[in-house]
Amino acid sequence: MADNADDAQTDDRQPVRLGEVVYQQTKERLIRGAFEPGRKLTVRALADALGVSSTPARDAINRLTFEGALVYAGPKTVIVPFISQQTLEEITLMRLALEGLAAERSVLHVTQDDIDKLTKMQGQIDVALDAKRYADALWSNKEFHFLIYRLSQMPHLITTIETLWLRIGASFNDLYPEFAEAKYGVHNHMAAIEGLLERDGAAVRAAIESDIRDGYRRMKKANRERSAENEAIF
Amino acid sequence: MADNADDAQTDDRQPVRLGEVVYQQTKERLIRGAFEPGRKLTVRALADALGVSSTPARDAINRLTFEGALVYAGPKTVIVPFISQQTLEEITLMRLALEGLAAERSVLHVTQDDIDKLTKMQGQIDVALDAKRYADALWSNKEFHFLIYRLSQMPHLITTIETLWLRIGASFNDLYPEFAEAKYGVHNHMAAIEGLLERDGAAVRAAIESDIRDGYRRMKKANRERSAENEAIF
DNA sequence: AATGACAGAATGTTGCAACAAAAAATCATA
DNA sequence: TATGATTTTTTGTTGCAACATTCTGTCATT
Repeated sequence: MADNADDAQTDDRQPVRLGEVVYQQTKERLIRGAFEPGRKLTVRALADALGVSSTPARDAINRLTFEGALVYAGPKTVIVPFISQQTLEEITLMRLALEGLAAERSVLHVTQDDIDKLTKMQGQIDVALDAKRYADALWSNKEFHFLIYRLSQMPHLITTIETLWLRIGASFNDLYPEFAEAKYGVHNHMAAIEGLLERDGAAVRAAIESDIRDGYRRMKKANRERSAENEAIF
Repeated sequence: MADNADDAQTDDRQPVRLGEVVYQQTKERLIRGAFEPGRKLTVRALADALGVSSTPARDAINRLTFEGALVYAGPKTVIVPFISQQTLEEITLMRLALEGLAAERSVLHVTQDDIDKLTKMQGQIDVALDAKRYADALWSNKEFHFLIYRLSQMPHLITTIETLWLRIGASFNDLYPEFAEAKYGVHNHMAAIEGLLERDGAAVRAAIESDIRDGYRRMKKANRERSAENEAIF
């Protein structure tokens, strides 16, 4: 992704490229869990659905495949990936390294205004959880994390983290009722905010790492149960 | 990138896609420093150069742009990026986190055969350095690093690291005479091999981190001198 | 010499048809 | 019913032309 906004050489003006629109929309639906794992995507279907020709649709699918958000199940078949236990563990280790780095660096540029925004965002998470609007809670949870990561002012890091979320996003959302219950993550988020208040990078990193580990345990558990179901069927 | 080779759901058979060929060839030339920073790449020129139509050439340029190996300098202009001091620092921090992780995990699957290969590879680096074949030395250096990283058996991690190398690769090679001198990295590499022998993940990580930091210092220095030259001219 | 306007050339994107290959559906056979 | 072969449909890729936009070189003006 062209994310060198810090370099004078880059120029992010975009006239509106159709392929970009298709990509963004499909990516959004993927993150929100609109496509279940195993779902097959074809360029003509995507093109018809969004009223464009095959070229932009093909561009979008190709890009999502490069990024690992979609996966080849055959020479002419791309599907939303199932996340294996091994892949989940790998992505989690990468998240710990990268999101930990972003968290630690976030204290270098944080302002009171940012902390207010985070506090407000956490309030939205709480409200969504109480109302059992789990999809909203998950979305706000993502916003909360990336609000912190963006404070690091490291654009390459942030886009890399985004692709990691994208790779597990579909499976994550596919199982979200299991995650959002029991005020998942609230304690870690409060600890992160406190760390930011005190400009304590190590504390923010620890809070984010703890949050990632908690999520990993829940997802691992849900994934196992899901696998067990499938084994029972087949 | 489709790198879930561990998952049964994926299928990496490729009939031979022209766009993939153009991508691989251009990527290789980029890493080897065939295109200096600032060099402009166009769809038609690339298509003509490789004797294909515009579609595969466009696919390749788009993909390299998504990955950050090329960069938009205007709505219709993609160039090989100049690496700013800020970007170099950011990529280095990411490399420390990710390559450190791969290095630490490499001890989990390393065999004596792997260590023999690494020792041999280091011999090739030494020979190339003595003969002042700096481009070869740099290439073998890359092979050495990724031999270790692949031992981690974490495909997502490896492709992400490759993307980072690709982002700074062109600038790195543009300056390589400054790097290869003085047996750069030899000591760190020997330390890494020793760590692998003893299955000491922390030691391998430390050696790799040290290697990355050394390279960072040299590149930072060269980059500054290069910038000073440019300032003197303009 | 520096700057701005302008015209011609070049560029990326999009849509689309053709093609070979793969996937899905159908049918035959056991 | 299950299995394998065969036909039919669907699919991704490629090449290419058209179009609007952007870039580049030139020239006039100061």
